[in-house]
Amino acid sequence: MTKRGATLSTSDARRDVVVDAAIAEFARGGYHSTPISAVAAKADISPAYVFKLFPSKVSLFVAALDRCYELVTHALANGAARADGEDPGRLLYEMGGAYAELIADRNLLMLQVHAQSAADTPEIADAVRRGLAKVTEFARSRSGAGDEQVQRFIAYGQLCHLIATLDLDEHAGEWAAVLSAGIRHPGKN
Amino acid sequence: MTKRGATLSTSDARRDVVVDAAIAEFARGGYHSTPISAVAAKADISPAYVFKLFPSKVSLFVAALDRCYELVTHALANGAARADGEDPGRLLYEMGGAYAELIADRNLLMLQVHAQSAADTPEIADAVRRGLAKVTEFARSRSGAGDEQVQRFIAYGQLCHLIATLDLDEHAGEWAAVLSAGIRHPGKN
DNA sequence: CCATCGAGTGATTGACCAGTCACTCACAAC
DNA sequence: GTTGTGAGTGACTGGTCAATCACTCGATGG
Repeated sequence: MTKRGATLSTSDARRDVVVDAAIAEFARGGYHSTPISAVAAKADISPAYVFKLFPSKVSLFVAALDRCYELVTHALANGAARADGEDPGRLLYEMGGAYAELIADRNLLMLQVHAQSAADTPEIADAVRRGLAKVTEFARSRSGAGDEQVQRFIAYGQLCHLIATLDLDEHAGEWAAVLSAGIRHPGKN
Repeated sequence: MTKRGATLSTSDARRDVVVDAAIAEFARGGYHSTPISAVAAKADISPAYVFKLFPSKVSLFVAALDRCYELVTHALANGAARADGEDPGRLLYEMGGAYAELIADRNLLMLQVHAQSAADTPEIADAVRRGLAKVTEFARSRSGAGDEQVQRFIAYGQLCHLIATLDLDEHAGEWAAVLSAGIRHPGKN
């Protein structure tokens, strides 16, 4: 579809579509093993045009990451709204729940995992730090929790990533139950 | 060195050298962006011979991972020995310290991060699960700690990986201090 | 009706890389 | 000394991929 000269569109609208496609594709294969052509196919666009919308592969990846952290922050805000005015622990708990719901489809989660692994590319490391700063600072200021509670919040988020990456709630035995206990895990898909 | 027909060696000894080189190189670039030729160069060997020692790239990566988790388990055992007979919390604390020392050179840490990101390759996912099971079960049985304590132990290990990957103890500001607080971070290098 | 401009593509280039194969060379044992 | 074996390599192949460039097509405005 969208063969020879179909649906004209503005390049800004296209850029959004491409970013969505990039999130999905990069989440599947990671930065290095996802070709631009895969993203282009998902966005129903030629590979060449992706390079007209974004100057390079890495800048597209960064755009996807930025969007990812933006969505995460929004989710945290929504979660916090569910326990507005209550104590910090309760607020963080709701934020965690909202995060778990958001990453239920695993795309945003896997993108973060892959980004961490690709952090030897400076632009990517910067983007991850920027996003993590945003999330951490929001969690702290919005919940009013102390440093230790916030640290714990992020640490269990990382554990959650590990569990999901390895499908620990399916494949596994005793030890996996220990790690997954009480974590609101994203149901498959 | 080891140019034309020098130091003959047994293939088993060579395999060990190659695994060490693989740990270092895969830790730098990750699975997908590290060519076999880089590992071969580090081991002073031709790329072709690497494929005689290991049937494929992925099997070499798995061998490196297996060795990594073996070293981690050993470190935990040594740490536990330093607080032999004391309470579980204390034992876990010492094990954490020993782990922090082990990964001070970052190679073993980054290898785990990259492995998690490459877990869509089944052989790699299996190896990571195997290693994590070993570590988790050892930590639990050796320390005698409860499930929650063990879970927390692993979660903070993951946080430690994140901090080290992003160099959070250097680049950063307020929020980074929150995340790094109290973590025995690997000094650069 | 013509000119312009932006959306979008096909074809290509240059580099890199996993894996293969036929080969050489050192050493041992007879 | 010659023959067999295992260590180790050079050269190649088939494939992939980021990035570039010259191009086409459709809409819009005068």
